[in-house]
Amino acid sequence: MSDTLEELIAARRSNLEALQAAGHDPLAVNRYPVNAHASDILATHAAFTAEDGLGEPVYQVAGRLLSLRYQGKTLFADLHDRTGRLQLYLRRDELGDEAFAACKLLDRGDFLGVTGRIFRSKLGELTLRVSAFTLLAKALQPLPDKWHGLVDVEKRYRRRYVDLAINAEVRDVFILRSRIVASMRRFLDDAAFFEVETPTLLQVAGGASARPFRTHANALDLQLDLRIATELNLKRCIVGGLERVYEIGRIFRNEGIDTRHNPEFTMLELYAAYWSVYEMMDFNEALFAHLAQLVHADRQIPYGERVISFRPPFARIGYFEAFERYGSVSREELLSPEGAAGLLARHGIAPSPTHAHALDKLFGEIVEPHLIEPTFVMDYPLVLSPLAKRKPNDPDVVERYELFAVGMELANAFSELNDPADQRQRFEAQIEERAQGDTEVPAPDWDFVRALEYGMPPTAGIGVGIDRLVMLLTNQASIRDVILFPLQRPVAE
RNA sequence: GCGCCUUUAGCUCAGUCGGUAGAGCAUCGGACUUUUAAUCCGUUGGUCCCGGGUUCGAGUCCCGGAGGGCGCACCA
Repeated sequence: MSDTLEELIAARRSNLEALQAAGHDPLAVNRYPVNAHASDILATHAAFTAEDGLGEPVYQVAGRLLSLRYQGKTLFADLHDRTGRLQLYLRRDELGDEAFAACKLLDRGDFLGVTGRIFRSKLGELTLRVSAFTLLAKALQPLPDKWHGLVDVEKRYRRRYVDLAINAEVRDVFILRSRIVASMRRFLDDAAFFEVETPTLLQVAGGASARPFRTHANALDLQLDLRIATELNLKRCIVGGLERVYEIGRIFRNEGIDTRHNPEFTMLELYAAYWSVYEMMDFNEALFAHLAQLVHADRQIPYGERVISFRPPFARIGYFEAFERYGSVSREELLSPEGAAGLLARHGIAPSPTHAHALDKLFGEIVEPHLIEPTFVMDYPLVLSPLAKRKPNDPDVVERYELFAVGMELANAFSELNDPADQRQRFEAQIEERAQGDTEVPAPDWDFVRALEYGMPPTAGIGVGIDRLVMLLTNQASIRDVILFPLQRPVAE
């Protein structure tokens, strides 16, 4: 911390003390009777002209001062609340000498409550003519450059409060995220789904392959994992007869961090009894179209250099059909481990340890780059889908799809395996894999097998990475730009 | 984990060939009763990310380390 910053803070602190001495002590203020917000005021008076003089009613607005333009015996300022910006105009002859002297002790960043009426300034801007003001909080720390704002990405993440306070686009992204998730909940509730909450702390983190975070419960002297999926508990709810359930919850995976991965992220998981994956696909399409409409009425979503159309119907293509179309690769080649390995070599990709891994690599290389518009890729190979049901007439293929857009996987859904014997065998196979040293394979959850033995109806399930969906809908390149407080390494102060 | 880039005033950024630190904004003082990146005059402000090395001399060159960004690998 440099001397100069301390000087800046000291100057603001001395302004605060002078304001307190003049009867403007923000610490003595417990409430402010806000009766309007900036954008609403501007909208209400859009047709207001200079000839209209001073408008009605008397407004009381509160927010943060982000610009102060003193001009002798007057002051223009910008007050920002959660809806936007409102210009203020303060005059000495109106406020009186004492109050006007006090407002000269205001600093950029201070929170202010103001009383006043609207007028149109000489330059045509709707402006609040302030008759009284109340200091609600003092900003002791100086705010970043008013023109360039806070640009340093590291500081934006570490001090997100500053980022939010002065970068309107950033605040808009998080407001939009909130509206998207709220709209998603309404959509699901309207479709007769129950929102449920399942444990975050588990003895066995299952339902996916990922390294969990470990923690400990003192009261039970018990080692616990943070969940890596909500899948198994949600299916227990289906066994219990809730029929349609979802959870929008935080998931924790102790893995890498990059522009598309954060150690904690939010996932929607949703299960519907009596649906197959094909009903789920229609529902998925309707949900995403609905959310896109919230962002852009025409469902045309700009992302980077492109514009993505979320108008239904979305493109649908078979898994093998996609390989055939984009790489002239045959189903037979893909389904044989040797054929897949040969394809890897032809594309200059390092050999894969397993057939499934090879197929994943090949898909990323050959097909994914072509999936720009929202596209359902259907009918996955069984080897890629250990928890999905087979197609009745095609034992190598399962009832599963993934939804892609701009090369990102947005959703993964399948008809759920509900055969307890099959589930038990797959857990036993996982025990083998663990014994061979694959630490990402979860320990078996035998109670889940018991739950299936009580009977689970045919059910479709889907997982949607909320952060990535929000990235796409809000046109953000990094997952950290849709997570308020992304994990950062500590830095010495 | 690997590679590339990056770190200079509160903020945004310059800094040439290695010669001892600069601008704009902000701060502080002054002028200004319709400004809006207000303007004008003046003023203050530095652990050049950290630690070594080379050199008469390092923000600059070399080595090591830290934070951050991007890409690859892994994953959703």
